[in-house]
Amino acid sequence: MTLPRSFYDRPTLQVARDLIGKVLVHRSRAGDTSGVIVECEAYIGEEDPACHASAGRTRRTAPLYGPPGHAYVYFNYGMHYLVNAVTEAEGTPAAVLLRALEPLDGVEIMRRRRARGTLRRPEAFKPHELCRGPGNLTCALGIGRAHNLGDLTSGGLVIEDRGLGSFPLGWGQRIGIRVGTDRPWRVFVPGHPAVSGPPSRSRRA
DNA sequence: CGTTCGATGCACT
DNA sequence: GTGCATCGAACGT
Repeated sequence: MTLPRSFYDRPTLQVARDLIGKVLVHRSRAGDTSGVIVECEAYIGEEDPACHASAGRTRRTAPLYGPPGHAYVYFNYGMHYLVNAVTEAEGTPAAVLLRALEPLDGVEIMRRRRARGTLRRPEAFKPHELCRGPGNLTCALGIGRAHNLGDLTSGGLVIEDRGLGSFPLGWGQRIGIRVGTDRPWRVFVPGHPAVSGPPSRSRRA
């Protein structure tokens, strides 16, 4: 079932925690792609220096101030789209950045998208690297500008509860930011091969 | 193993 | 003009 708007209309850290194990689905012309969310990060309010809303309400950050359950998609470093789920009541700027998925449906489509424009062949991608990292997962699912402000509770890009059960949770510092690094607002499935960041110590045999 | 660094577009001041 | 919520190739150890 698709997550209802009330799921997102809650404290952002709770939403981030509960998004682990849910499924991001994109139904596109090329076919359906989906994956289990195994890593995400909370960005909360104008007082969070890493949150885009710290710059106040601008054309870029307007989606953060909008109603919960919508997508905030933006373009970064000149080459990557990043997708967030907007949380909390309208007027309260906050969101959860989706950082990694375990691929479920459409793995071959993901391979083709990831390989496009590279020298690497599609079949060279291992499943767990297809959606590891926020820029990689949007590439694999074909998420772009057009999805900004889209409704995650209905339409082509949605988040579903497929009853996959509970996952072990780890919390830590957010990755790739230069300010607000003290807040432990990153949630992930410890040791999962699709999780981004430095390889876990426990990976050694 | 580890770290560094270039590519690349755009919103914002 | 500046600075990114990144990625992966290219180094050094």
